[in-house]
Amino acid sequence: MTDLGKRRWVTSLEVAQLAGVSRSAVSRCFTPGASIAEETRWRVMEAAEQLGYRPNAIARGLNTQRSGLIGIVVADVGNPFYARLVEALAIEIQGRGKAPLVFAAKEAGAADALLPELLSFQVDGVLVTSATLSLRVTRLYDAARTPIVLLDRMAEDDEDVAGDISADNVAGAAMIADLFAETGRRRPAFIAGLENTSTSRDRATGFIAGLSRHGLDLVGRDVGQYDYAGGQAAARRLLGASERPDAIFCANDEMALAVLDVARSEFGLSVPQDLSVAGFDNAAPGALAAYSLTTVDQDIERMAHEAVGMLERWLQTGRQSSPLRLPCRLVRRATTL
Amino acid sequence: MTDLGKRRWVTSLEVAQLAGVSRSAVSRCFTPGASIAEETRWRVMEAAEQLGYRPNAIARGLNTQRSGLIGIVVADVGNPFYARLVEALAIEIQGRGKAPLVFAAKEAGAADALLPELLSFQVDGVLVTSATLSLRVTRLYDAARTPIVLLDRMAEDDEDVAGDISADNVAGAAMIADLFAETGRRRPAFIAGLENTSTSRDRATGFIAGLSRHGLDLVGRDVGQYDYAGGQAAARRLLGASERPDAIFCANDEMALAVLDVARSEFGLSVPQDLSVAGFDNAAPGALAAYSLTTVDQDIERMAHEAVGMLERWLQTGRQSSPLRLPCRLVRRATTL
DNA sequence: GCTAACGTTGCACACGTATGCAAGAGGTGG
DNA sequence: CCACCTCTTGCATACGTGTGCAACGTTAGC
Repeated sequence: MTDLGKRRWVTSLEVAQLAGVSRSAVSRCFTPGASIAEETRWRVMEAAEQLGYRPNAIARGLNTQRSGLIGIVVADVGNPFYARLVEALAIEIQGRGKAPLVFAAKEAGAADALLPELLSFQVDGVLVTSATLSLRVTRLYDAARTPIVLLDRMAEDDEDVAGDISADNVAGAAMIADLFAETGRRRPAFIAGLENTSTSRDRATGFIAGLSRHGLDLVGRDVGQYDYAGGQAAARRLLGASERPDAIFCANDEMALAVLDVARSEFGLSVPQDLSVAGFDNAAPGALAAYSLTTVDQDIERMAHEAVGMLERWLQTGRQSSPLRLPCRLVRRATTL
Repeated sequence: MTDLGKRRWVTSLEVAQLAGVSRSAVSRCFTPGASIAEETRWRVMEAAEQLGYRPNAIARGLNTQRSGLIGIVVADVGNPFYARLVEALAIEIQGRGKAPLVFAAKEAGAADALLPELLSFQVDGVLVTSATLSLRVTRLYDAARTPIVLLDRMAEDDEDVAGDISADNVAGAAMIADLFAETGRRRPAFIAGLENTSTSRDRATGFIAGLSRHGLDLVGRDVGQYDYAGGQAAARRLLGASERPDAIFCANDEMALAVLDVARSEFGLSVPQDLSVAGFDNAAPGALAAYSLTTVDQDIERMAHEAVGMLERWLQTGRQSSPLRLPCRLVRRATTL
């Protein structure tokens, strides 16, 4: 039976009365480092336990000007890499006694509209986990002095953020270049994600620089919007060109899977004999037996850990952290020699 | 330069002063249905715009006893189905002017510990999106009268929830049974997820009932823990048995992918000639060309919409909704005849 | 012209917690 | 025994908003 009695929370006053102390004493019991006698603390905790009391985080936030909420902005949870990243961030945040407020944008542009909404919930800070979010986003930092940490996207010079963090995309891409060169590939090509994202640019830069150290040059270059359909289209163009590449590096795994499908079923190529393929992110589907994609792994847990750390550092000291580039790891599977 | 000035929000008082009215008037401007003259509203909005004022959701929540926060509990974001579900829920929630508070549990058991944490943030309601969460969870509903809606998991008789919603797993599984039977399969087998989840039980029930309508019986049955490794092990046992099945239905897609890999590479079977395989959920990897898995699709957006609707209905009327079973859709691809 | 009715506004209080300040308790050293 | 210091506690106030109540001004109706 669902009786609609008014919702009643246990307040610190009730605990205080049961324990025979004042509300202040109760409050101090739940405030680390506050001055409270061991014996009273015990009595209060007893009463709190008995009544099922938990401090009201909303009321506390109003008072302390710290809501304990941290916003996570994500543009594309469909991408398994971002799904894992959001999960890791959530776990990291709740491990520190705070709570993650997740805002998802259907398309990249919609994220700008989300941020004022986030601010009205008084988030202590914001983690932006998208390579594709527009630049204006970070200026809100000025409005309410809410710190922002960028993940997987470098801060521009005029952006004022608490920190930014990403994989060392340049070095990661260079590993693929080395692998291609050392296994005898002579006609490498690259499929970018979105041209205006730092992630894609860095992967291109690292790949090209790596190749040139081996005396190699790109024979083809295309753009695949980071998704399967885009990767398909790019693969068709590259593989149909007069000078067909013998190795393709894609800015993420999803596009690489599309390349594999197109190469096998539409061009009858066998991988890796006729064509080497590599991706980036070490997303789950790439590990499946039918693909077994060579890729570059990012340490997602570490990235989440460092990102939240940057935010807390800002909240405590007001100092912004220097950009962090995490090392990557080559995952060599069956789509390369 | 990051100067560490005290954080300053624009309050309704400042807006009131600029507009030459009282704080109450400002508050009423942002409260739908409140009594306010059109001309004052205009003046207040002008001032608010100018100062960049947004009502403080924390303070409002303290007053109205409605935080505007809705908790989402999820046990396994690694599963792409749940990732998509969480995204859909988040979008649905923020579309109604509320905010989703996401709590992720690494393993299923850890979720119980999360819920008190959630409660301290005064969530208005909780959406539990996991088949594997333990039963005790839902009893917290009584503690603070916080409504819970269960997704993808039926409520037991003694559980007091605002509503529960899931796909019509029985009917969905029956579709697969029909498909197997109508394409001439005679030796069907089933791989369960976790035996004690309603989702897995219903899919088993529907499958078996469907088969019996065609005069067929299971020749094998195993458990795969809903994950790839579990699916692999189950597939090896089933395919290595004396009476080898000619069709396997898995309680989710991830296990079905494992079955495909094992059948092809370890037993040299060709699909679908030697063996039909079907999954459940229509997860993204199953659609990849190398698998092209036949599966059952759930309408995730609709599920999210209805779930949040149930929660709001409870919040407004205090009435619990009757269980909802959403229709499924058969997605026929290349792993069945 | 007077009254009733209505729409609008401000005052004051409530929501549940944190914390500066002063007062009290208890102990120690001279 | 007194003065002083430390530790603990309660009082009072602040955080920013929503809302019942009463007072106000305006208009319509007779």
